[in-house]
Amino acid sequence: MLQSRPSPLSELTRKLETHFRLTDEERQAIAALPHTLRELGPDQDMGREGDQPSQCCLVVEGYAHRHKTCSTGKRQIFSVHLPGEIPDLQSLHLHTLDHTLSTLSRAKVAFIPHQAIRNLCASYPRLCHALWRETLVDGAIFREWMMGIGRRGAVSRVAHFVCELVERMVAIGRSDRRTCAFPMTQAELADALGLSAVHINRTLQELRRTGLIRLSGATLTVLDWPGLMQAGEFDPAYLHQDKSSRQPALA
Amino acid sequence: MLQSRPSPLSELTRKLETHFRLTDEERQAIAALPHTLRELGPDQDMGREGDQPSQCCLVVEGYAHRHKTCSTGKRQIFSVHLPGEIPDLQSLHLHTLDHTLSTLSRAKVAFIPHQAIRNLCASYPRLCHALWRETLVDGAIFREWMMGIGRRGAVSRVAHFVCELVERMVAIGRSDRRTCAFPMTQAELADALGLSAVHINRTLQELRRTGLIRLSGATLTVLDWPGLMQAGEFDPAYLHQDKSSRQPALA
DNA sequence: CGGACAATTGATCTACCTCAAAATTGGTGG
DNA sequence: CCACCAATTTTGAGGTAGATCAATTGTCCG
Repeated sequence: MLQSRPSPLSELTRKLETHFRLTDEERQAIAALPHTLRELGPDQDMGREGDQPSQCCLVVEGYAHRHKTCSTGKRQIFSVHLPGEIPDLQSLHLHTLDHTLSTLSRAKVAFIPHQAIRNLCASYPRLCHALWRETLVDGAIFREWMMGIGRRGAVSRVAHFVCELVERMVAIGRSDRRTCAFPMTQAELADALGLSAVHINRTLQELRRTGLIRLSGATLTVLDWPGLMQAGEFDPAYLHQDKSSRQPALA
Repeated sequence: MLQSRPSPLSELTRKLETHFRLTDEERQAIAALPHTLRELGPDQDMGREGDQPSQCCLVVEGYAHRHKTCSTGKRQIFSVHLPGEIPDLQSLHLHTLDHTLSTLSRAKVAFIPHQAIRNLCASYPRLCHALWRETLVDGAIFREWMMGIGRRGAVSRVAHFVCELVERMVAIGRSDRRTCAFPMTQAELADALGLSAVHINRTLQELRRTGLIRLSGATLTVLDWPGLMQAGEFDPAYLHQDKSSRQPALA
């Protein structure tokens, strides 16, 4: 789509920069991280449950997701990851993967050795804390999903998910809160929200019927942001995007 | 119950020590952390959604939980915390609380200033990583709960919860995997597992009827550990207790 | 232009919810 | 030690959101 970005790692720089301004030295240290860039097709595994990886994956372009299938064959998707995120940063300290990490769509991914990240942390405490922080936001999103799956009805759950996706896309400059790429199928959405694919389909129809969104192919259009936020009981506080970078919602 | 432990902070030492052996210096640094000890009654808030705390809470004795109530009045409990844990460690980097932290039972809690922990991290990188790691295990538990709430039936969900509780109690030396304190009411269990209190009650009866557990008052007895694990599809890998400290299950 | 995958529809079923009342428990003060 | 209160647990009887199964239609891509 776009190849205007100088280095794959600049996605990471940009991400960390949303919380505080990096020094030139820090920026250079990130740019100097050794890495291997790979292009992956849709639904390719980057790490499987039980693996003991020695590197982390930075999503550079496209989307990733983490998930697990239980013995009854049902699958739960735990998270969706956008460019600039490192979905398996936890593997730096938890040596065995307790779930699987895969692409969602086609994606460009940079593999960075654990040791390089450890060195970075040792030399640049602020970067260490910034990475730690990223994993904490991850946790906050888990909690919010738990709330949705456990306590919200289907319409609210889907609306909330859409709000979160849009908000996060806006934060990385890939949405204007009006249109945004929608990287998953209805079956995947079902696995993320703890619903059946059939019910997701009917719920999406409901959201369209009430004029909140449009969804054609892989493109989502938000027709009524305030209405969507309300339907999803969405309060972006849990995303902890508390710096400049973000433009407030029009609502 | 027992006051044999020298300092409230020794609970933290012991917790961190389950992953690697601390040096004397590290142990002393932890013991020297400034803190305020407080005794709290059941269901007391230690931090509320929207707060910007300047200290962390170490659970010394008793139990805590994190939760949030959505606009429809339904409540979701995100986690339960045992002695030695710091439920709001994330507040070190996420400055606004996105949920509420409360006691479950009566509890003894040590409040430790953020700054003291930051200093500790700066001086002792290994401790910094150990704390980071704790927050990552937290995240792993969130994922597992998500899986339960989203994809498992009621019996499996409750059984899984019980397995996790027992396993974590064993890890801190408060259960022999046969008997253990059960710190929550059925209504709280319901809020943790995304079910109604009535359904929790019937599900517990089912677990008793099938001879897996006994539950009288606040004491849980596991009658059939392998059976319980199977009912809950429980695999403790996600708890990442990968050091000596633990005795393997008899099963 | 065909083939595979994704979305949609219809019909039936069930796991779990809600409401409401009764029974039990545990803690407290007399 | 007992009686009492409040909080839990338990029971019963419907009701419903969402699951499941099985086609059918639509869409994208090679």
